[in-house]
Amino acid sequence: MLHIYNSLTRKKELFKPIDADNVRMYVCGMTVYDYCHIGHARVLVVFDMVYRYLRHLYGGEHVTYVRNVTDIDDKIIKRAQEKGETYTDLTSHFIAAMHEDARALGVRPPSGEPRATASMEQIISMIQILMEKGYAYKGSNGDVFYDISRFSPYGRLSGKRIAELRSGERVAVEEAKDDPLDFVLWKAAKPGEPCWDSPWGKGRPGWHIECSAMSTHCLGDHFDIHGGGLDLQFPHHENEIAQSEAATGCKFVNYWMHNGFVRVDDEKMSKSLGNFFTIRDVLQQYDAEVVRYFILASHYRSPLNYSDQQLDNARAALITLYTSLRDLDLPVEPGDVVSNSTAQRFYAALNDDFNTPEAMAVLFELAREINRLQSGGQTAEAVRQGAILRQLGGLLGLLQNSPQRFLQHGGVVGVPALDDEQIEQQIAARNRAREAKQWAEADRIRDALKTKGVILEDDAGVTRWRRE
RNA sequence: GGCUGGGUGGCAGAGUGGUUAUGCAGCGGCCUGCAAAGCCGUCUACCUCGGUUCGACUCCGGGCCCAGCCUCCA
Repeated sequence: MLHIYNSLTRKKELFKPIDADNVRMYVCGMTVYDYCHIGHARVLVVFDMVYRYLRHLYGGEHVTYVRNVTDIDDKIIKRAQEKGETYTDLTSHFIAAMHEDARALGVRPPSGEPRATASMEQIISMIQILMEKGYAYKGSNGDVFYDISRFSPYGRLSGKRIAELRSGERVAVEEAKDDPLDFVLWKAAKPGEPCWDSPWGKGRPGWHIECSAMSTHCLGDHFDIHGGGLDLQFPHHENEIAQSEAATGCKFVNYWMHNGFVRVDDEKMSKSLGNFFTIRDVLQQYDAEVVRYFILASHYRSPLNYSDQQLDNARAALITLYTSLRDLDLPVEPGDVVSNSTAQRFYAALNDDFNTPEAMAVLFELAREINRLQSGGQTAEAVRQGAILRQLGGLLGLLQNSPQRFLQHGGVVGVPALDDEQIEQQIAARNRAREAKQWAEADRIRDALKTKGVILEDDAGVTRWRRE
C-alpha cells in the first residue's frame, strides 16, 4: 500500500488513484534557457523513480506522466537577446541538451512533454474563463492579472496567510495590480518581443498559467499527483491551484509532492547563486549511473549535499552491488516479477513515501546473500537472487548495465591510461610469472597496473580486472 | 519578523518507545604465494534542558543551532 507525503496536508497519506486504470502525474519541468544542473537532475531522477514505481504498481499502460517544458519566459527572451539569436534557436538547443542529459541519467521519457508555446490555445482559453468568472482583470499596463482575493483557499499549499505575505512584501509594488499579491496571467508584449494574439492584445502567458492549462489539458481537470522542486511550492504551485480550481470549479490535484534541494557547501544550489554544476559537467567526471545512485541515496524530501566525496561513495557502493552480480549468468530479459521476503522489504520501503535509502539497504543485503551463495557453490540460487537484485535495482533505474562494463569502465575520466587489450597482455604476462612462481615479477606487474588505475583480482584460476 | 523542515556514530544516510539500518572508512579473523574481492566478527551515535513512561534517540514542552520559503529558481 503506497503512502505519499502530501505537501498539501503535510502528512503521509494512503495513495488512492482517481482511476487505477489511468494514474496521472504532472511534474513541472525545465525552463530551457541554460543547461540542466544537478538540481534539475534531482527532479528528473526522483520523479522518474516515482513513475517507474507507479508503473510497477499499476502497470505500464495505466500510468500517464506529463512533464512540461517552459519555452517562453522573460529569462529566455533576455538570454536570446544576449546571445543574439532567436529565442526558438535558444530553446531548441537547450531542449535537445536536456533530453541528452535525461537519457544519460536513465530517465524514461514521460508520456507527454507539452510546451508552453505549443499550448497557447489552452492557455488563452483558461484565462478567458477566469476573466468571465471574475477571477481575472486587465491592469492599467495591459497585463492580465489573477485576483487572489477571489480565491479564498489561497495560501493553503504553502501554509501562508495572505496578511503575512503582505507584511513580508519585499518586491517593488507593481502599480498596475489591484493587489501586490496578484500575479500575471498574460503579459502584454513590448516591442520586439515574441508574442501571440489574444483577446487582450499581443503578448505572452505568465509563467504559472501554462502549467494549469497544460496539466488539465493533458490529464483532465482533476488528477492524482503534481510534483516539482520545493521552490515551486510557493508561489508557482499555489498559483496553479488558484487558477485551475477557479477555472474548472473542481479540485485540481490530490497529492502534491516536492523534492528537496541540492546543496553545495550547505548552500542551496541555484542559478541565481551561481554555485551550480551542470549535469554534463558532472558526467565528465562520473558515470551517469553513479550520479543517479547519488541522487536516490538520499530521501527525495531531504536536502542532498553535492560533493566529490558523496559521488565517490556512490561509486564505491555501486561497485559492491555490481561485484555481486558479475559472475552470474543472468537472463537478459528480467522475466516475471519475482518476489521473496527480501523483495517485500524493498517494496515496503518504496511504499513508505518512496524511501529509496532504505530500499537500497535491502539491495545490499541481497548482494551479500548472493556472495554467500556463490562461495557456497549454490550457483542456481545465486542466479535467482541476482535476478531479483537486478530487477529491484531496475525499479530505481539502477543495475541495468553489464557488471563487467560498469566495473571496467564506469567511472573512467577521459581516455584511460591503458586500453583493455594492454591490460589483458599484462595480466597474461603476470600469470606466466605466477605459474613460474616468480612472485616478485608478478607483484611488479600488478603494482604497475595499479598505478595506472587497474585493480587485479585472482580468483579460482581466473584473474579479473576492474578500474578503480 | 512570519511560516516550513531539520539537528543520528569518522563521513554519508535511514529508522524505531525496549532488540544489527545500510554504504564508505577503521580494527580483528577466514580465504590468498602475497594481494584484491568476498565472507564472519567488531569499535565510534542519536544537539541541549525539562516532562510523560517500568523504559525515549524515538512522544510532549522550553532552549540553542542549521537550512528553506516569504523574490526568478528544480
